[in-house]
Amino acid sequence: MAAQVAENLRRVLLDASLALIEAEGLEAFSMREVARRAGVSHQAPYHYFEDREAILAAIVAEGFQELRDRSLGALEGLSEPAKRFTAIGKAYLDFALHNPAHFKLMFRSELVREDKHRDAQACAQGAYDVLVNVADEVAQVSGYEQRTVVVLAWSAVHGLATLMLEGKLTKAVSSGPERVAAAYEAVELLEKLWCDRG
Amino acid sequence: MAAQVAENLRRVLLDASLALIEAEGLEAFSMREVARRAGVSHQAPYHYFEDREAILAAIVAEGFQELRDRSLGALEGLSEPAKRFTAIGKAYLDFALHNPAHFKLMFRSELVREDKHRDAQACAQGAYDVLVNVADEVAQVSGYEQRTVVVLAWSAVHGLATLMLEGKLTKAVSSGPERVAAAYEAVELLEKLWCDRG
DNA sequence: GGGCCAACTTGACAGTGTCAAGTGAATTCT
DNA sequence: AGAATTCACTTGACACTGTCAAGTTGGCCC
Repeated sequence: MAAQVAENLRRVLLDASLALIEAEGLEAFSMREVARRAGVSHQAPYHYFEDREAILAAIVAEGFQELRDRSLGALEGLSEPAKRFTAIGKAYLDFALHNPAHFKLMFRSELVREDKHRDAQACAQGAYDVLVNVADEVAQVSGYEQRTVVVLAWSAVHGLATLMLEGKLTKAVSSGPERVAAAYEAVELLEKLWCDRG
Repeated sequence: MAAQVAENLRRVLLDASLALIEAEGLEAFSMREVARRAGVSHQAPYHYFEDREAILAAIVAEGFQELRDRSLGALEGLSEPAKRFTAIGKAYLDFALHNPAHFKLMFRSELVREDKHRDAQACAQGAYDVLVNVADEVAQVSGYEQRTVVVLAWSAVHGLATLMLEGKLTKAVSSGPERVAAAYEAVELLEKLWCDRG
């Protein structure tokens, strides 16, 4: 019972943190504000997380887990490498565009140093593995090196996501709700580029 | 004379800021630390910059200016669209890899809101224009839409830069000093992908 | 019933950004 | 020449932050 309550506050803190950064931005995140929102004293979070970085690391870990799950979900039932390639690309962009603050946090390595937070590192690796597998399939059919596909496909999709989230593409890509469609279009072009060579 | 001294402190503050974030990371930046390093009181910087965001905006503006200058410099003497394409790609990666903190700051739109800092916005636009021009040339020879080249080429190079800076590609791309060569290699592959279609 | 431990709370400290109010020298006005 | 103003700062305060240290309270075991 006590353990359940314990787990409860941990969960409440994580949920409050995510809600906070997604609503007010990452800069608005503070230990004390999270505690306030959870209705506990300013030191209560330290019972579950060693410090500020640790709670952020936990959020990052959950983010990569969810990204992995969604990627795997998007792959379900698809067997053709090209289709699978676009599927994870779209899943990646979907996640980024619908959880901007969470996504950004996952790539702020000064805030969460992965060598100090192995769980976050492991979750990131889990999501990475999905990409590597699909890139391998693509490499088979396209003749590109697997490493090349991983690096450049990830770079393109990640770059597109970040630039859109930072508002740097408002001139070239439609903003508003239809930006997801625009992003999808870009991924489909990447599929052509990488999957049917020659 | 007084005006010159005035300009001096402004310059000193900007230089101290840049040195600080490049040496200790963006998180280490604080108004008071900058003042300390410049040898002035903690409020002196407010004489030249309205607030924290304003000094960061000035740094961002200088960053985009330098990026534009380096891009134009890299283009000098090159006339073939494909060569020009790789040249600005390499210039972009060069800048990012050699000025990581500066580069990251330039794409942290929560820290520097461009609608509040038109000078930063204008400098960003200046760098963007260089890309747009080269993308236009590439579009002519490749048959892709100009908008497509802008978006996907920028995304790929920007994504590669950010992922490398965040240490997310250590498994797939060599780290250490030779990572610049690895990044160059990637850009050359992008040239093939975008410039000689079919 | 005493000790123990988990799950907190209360209090303090140095650091931060920034508002408000000086200060002293140079410049301008009369 | 002397007064007023302005410039380029300084000093002091405030609320906020992360985190160390020291309580407090309830339930459990022996």
